[in-house]
Amino acid sequence: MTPADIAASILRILASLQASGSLVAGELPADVTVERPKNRDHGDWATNIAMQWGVKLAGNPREFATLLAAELGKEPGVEKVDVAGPGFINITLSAAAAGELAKQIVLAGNAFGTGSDLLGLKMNLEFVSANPTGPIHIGGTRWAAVGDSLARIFEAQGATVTREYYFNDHGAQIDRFARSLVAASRNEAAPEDGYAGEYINQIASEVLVQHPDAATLPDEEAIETFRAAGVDLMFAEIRKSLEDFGVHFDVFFHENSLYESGAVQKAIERLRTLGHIYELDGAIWLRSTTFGDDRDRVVIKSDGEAAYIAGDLAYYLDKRERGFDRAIYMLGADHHGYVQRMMAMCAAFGDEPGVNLEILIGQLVNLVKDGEPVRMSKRAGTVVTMEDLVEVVGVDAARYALTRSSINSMLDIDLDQLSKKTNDNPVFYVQYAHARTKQVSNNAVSLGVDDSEFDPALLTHASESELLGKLAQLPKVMAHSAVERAPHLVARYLEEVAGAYHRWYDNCRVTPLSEQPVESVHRTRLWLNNAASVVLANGLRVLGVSAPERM
RNA sequence: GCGCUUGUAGCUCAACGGAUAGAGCAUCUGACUACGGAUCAGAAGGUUGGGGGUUCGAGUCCCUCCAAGCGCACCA
Repeated sequence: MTPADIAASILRILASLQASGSLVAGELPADVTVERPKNRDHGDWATNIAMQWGVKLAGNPREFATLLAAELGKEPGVEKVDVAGPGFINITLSAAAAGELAKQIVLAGNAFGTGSDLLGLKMNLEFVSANPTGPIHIGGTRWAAVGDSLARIFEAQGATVTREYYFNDHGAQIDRFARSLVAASRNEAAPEDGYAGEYINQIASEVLVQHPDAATLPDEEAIETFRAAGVDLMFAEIRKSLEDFGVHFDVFFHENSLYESGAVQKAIERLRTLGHIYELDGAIWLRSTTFGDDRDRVVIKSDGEAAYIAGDLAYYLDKRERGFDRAIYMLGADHHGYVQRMMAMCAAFGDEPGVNLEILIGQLVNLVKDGEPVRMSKRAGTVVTMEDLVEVVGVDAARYALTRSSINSMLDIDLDQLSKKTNDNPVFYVQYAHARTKQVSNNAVSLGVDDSEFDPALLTHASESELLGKLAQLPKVMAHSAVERAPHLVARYLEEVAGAYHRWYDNCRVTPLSEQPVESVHRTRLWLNNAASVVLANGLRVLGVSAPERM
């Protein structure tokens, strides 16, 4: 019996109580929260439904709880129901009913933990989108890890997710990048506002391999040559880093294409038709204040050049026209000023802000050295790239470390500490638990413990109850993390599962001690062991972290 | 000045408005002639930045003050 089963039973009982006149007529709850109490004295599962609905349906919470508890106690598999405090309903299951879950999990396999909350929804998730003027640094790496994990979580709820990278290959930053390459190829100092660093020299020399005469071309031609070839090379490097990191983008969208295709003009015309465009001082403006922005925005500057937002307009429209119900942008905190104007833009197109367009703002990553914050600077050579991080700790540890914290909080990364003491990364605790489930399973099979028998009433140890309780929560955790756009909830949950598993392992043997016979309890525990294996593997999968069989 | 985010154990961080605020690391004490000790058991560690409010109940919601990060362009 799962918490979802209990919730369903409660809803059925409430309808029945109301039909028989025991409860006041009227609206009934559509959903019931059933959660694991922190304190095990409060039973296996608890609900606060009486505090939320008791006054309305029965005059007071205790009265309501008592009525409900009496009926709930008659449900098969329910051993005991208590009413506590202001109206908590505490439910204790029989060992057999609680243990049944182990078999359900094993039979569900990879599907355990998935849901259908987002079934049929077409989502576009844009993340990273770092400019191709340098390698992806540690900040962008955080979005790569979190964004990809989020996509996996949405997919587990039935959504169709397109992972998209907005490739900014238009505008002044690219010009600076090109001029920096030209300078490097001529052994000149980098331009004042340009980029420097070993990677610039490398790219420049690679361009020279392709175009041996590029450095000696006239400036205009040289810049154009280095721009085209340099961006391609940088882009290829970024793409490779991401793939090595386990993040696969379905679409790399080139900003430049919006200008070449006329999409920008089209978007502006659409807004003009809708009456949200005006001209002033020779520039073309979007009247975004109509939709809550704190000022109107220039779309086409008075010199005729497009402002940055012009691309955003066209890009958003393009996403919607490609059939996405939701366009989600993940941006760093240094871009949070965009939110208001982007939402205004969304509304100007007649869409619903927060629904069709959603913007997730994540706080930045701080680089820390010897306890002191270090500002990442390309000139100072203190930039830590995705590749640096992976080289030091590996993909699994890197992704886990970047994903296990809420994106709302700043993250400190100390490379020296990570490289010295990798054990303090909880990913190993979780992975070890998974490896242990596999070793236990292998040992069991080789020693004659098979899964031919399953008697859940034998799963009576306190650590078994605790483990089963944790395992039962995967579906809810996954669904909740999708709603909250918070992959870190899955990571934290896995740490709890791993702890529960290790404690169980310490108390309950799957294989009997030598010379002892194999009994029903061992075969049944093998199911529980394998259920833990499934939960850990399914959770690690959505985090993009491997579930090793041995470490 | 205005806005977004944050403030929880020595450190890094958790906690659908729920019951005694939890993990890991670090510290201390224990446990293998046991399916892998990358483990487990225990101890210690807190006025959830301060102050008000909302309610059966607040780390969580509202107001205010303090502190930190990041933003407030016809830059991208």
